[in-house]
Amino acid sequence: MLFTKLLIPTLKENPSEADVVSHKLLMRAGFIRKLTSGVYSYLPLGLMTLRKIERIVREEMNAAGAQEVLLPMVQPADLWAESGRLQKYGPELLRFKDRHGRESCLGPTHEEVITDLVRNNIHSYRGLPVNLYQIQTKFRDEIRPRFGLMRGREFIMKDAYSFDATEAGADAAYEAMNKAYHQIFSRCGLQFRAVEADTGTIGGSFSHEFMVLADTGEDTIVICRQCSYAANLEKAACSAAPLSERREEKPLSKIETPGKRKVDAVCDFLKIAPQNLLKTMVYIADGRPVAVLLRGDHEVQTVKLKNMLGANEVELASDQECFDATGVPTGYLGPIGLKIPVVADLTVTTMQNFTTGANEKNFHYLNANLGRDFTVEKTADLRMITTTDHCPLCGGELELPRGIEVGHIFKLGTAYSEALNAKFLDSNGQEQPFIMGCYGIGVSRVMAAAIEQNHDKDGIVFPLPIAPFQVIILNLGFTDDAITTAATDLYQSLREKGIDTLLDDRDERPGSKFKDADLLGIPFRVTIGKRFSADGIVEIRDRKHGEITEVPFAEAREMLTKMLTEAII
RNA sequence: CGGGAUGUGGCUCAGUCUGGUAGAGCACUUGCUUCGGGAGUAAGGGGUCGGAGGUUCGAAUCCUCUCAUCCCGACCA
Repeated sequence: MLFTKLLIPTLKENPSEADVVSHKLLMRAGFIRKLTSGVYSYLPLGLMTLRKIERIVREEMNAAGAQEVLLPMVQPADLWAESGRLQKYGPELLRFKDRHGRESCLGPTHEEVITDLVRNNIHSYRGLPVNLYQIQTKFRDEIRPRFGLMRGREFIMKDAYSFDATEAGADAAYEAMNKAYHQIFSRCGLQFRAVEADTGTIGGSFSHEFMVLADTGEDTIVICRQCSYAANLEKAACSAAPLSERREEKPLSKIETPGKRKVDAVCDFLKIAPQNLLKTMVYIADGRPVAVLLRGDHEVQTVKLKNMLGANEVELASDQECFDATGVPTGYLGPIGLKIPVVADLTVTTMQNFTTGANEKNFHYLNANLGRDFTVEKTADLRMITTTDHCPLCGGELELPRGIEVGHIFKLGTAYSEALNAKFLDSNGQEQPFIMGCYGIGVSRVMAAAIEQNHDKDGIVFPLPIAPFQVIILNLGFTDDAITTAATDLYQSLREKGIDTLLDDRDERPGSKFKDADLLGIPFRVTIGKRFSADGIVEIRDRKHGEITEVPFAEAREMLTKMLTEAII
């Protein structure tokens, strides 16, 4: 394509609204423009990269035996009521009424629609297994969209759904997707890890997230330095170091701790380590208060708590809610004599003679002990893992790098098929619910994640497979017909070879062309200018390494073809 | 939803505290010079300062309300 024929509105300065590097560069390089919060237009270059990612996704999905469909974005609320998610999904589901007053919503995901489609059209095990996917715009009314394409409200997603007759078949479908995802993200040129994940609102029994490693990622993941263990924070299992020896339980005593509310303040005041303090956090779980006990230096992992309680919504109580529930000001709460349900993190069972709030303003207890002084309803792993923890598989050291979630695969089981009464007849003529799996890729997010991972001070450094163009030719001799002719000839011959080439034919000074070429991140840049006039030489520069290869004009095409082939392998 | 910040030509910002009728740089148009890492020069076009109301002789500037955007938190297939 010709630069002058494309809408590529590059910016010299970072837009004030952008904070993360992918957002800044996508705006500056003219890939996207914002319409409103969390909603973006894709300009020609942005769309080209998107299409390249989609193409890789399609090829791998098709190779894995999935079939492409396209499902509606506007969905009847009734269908969501059937699965129970009309209530459960919350305000993220954008709801509206049509002119007849029918309740509708914009699809944030498509389990309901696909299950409805399959239940109406597949009635026998003979029609199984089947895996259907689509690439489509999704809408989720996020509480807080941010970081450009990283967390938009409207975004492009590939979602696939598998339907199987047997558990073994469902496992195979999951494994096929797991493989396809590894292929897809590798082909996109990304550094990523698949991590064990919590199943969240979608429900189901087993899941992995595909995380692109980048410091600016919104999520923290847990990776073992020794073995292959990888999980996200919600899932990462914390073990409680067993008691080395049981010490003698000392008598409980109460001590005045005037104005000492925070863990640090109490510890300083009493000259104890936070490991010897038990802290009590009050949460509101589906409207009811619950006290959560933790060691002083630990933090609650809300998702673990939610799962333990089997609650839909769990939120830290405000100071007021806390006082209303317990009659004690926050800072002096403790389990002894507390009137609300109490649950504890596993580590608490290994603590002895610890300090804790006395449920009385300005007082704490010393030498409290679980069992003797109070009991709890349940104990479970409820805390956030840290780098001082050890790998639950091999005991090795852990790392907690940041990541961007670009894909997620779930084994759903029969949660949706049962809710929506989607059944088939098995070979014995028995009715069975479909066993399902669902598999998502944030296509537009992949573009942002790729940039987070591949950029430098001059701009984007695209991995070749997803760059909008493979080669950019700079015509630096705008007034020189020989140069212009050479640039145009090379451009034509590369295009004939099927190489995606952009010819910078603008009447701009060289400096601007160099800057823009760097900003756009096109992997190979061919400069035709002075050196061509003097010696018939053109320069090929590798965007990533900055290496310059000088070749005679006549050999440029062959050299580029060779470099592109090598770069792909 | 809680906390913080910002809205002034297309973009980045100054001017607001201390009211006096709108500026700079970039971008854009035209001419001349220039042409290998975001040129120089001259002449131009474009904004009633997010919106509404109020105070005042006079409001970008002060007051009230409102809308939008961004950041932190909670949240998140």
